[in-house]
Amino acid sequence: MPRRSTNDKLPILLPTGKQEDNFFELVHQVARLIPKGRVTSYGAIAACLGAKSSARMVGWAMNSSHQAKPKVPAHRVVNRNGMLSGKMHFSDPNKMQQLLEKEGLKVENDQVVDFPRYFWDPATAFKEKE
DNA sequence: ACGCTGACTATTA
DNA sequence: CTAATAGCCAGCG
Repeated sequence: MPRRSTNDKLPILLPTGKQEDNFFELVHQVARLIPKGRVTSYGAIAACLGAKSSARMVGWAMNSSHQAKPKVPAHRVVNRNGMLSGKMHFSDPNKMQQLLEKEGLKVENDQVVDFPRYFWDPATAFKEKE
């Protein structure tokens, strides 16, 4: 478990105020915020947390998401190419694609079709738009 | 304690 | 256009 993220403090989230050893939590929470039928990338989440350079840590955190109490839609998190890079880490490699398709997404060759169209930026959740 | 690995990304050739 | 390289940082041998 990481006790702290990397650099910068987190610009947002954690109503509780905790943020140091919550790197996993942050990633998990952001992941849960992903609307059904949408996907995001590791880098987007990392950037949202202020560690855009450490997208790997996000993926690493996702690995812990399996045991997270509330369900974490890890299947909605793909890499920058829209590829289901983490599919092999699921209970069943096919499960990720099946889940995505069930949510209305199209997946071909382990890649989300029209990815930019379904891409959801976590910052949107905090932006609140105007 | 040192080095390799990895659910990534951006840059350079 | 695609391919290789460098950052990134915690976990594990």
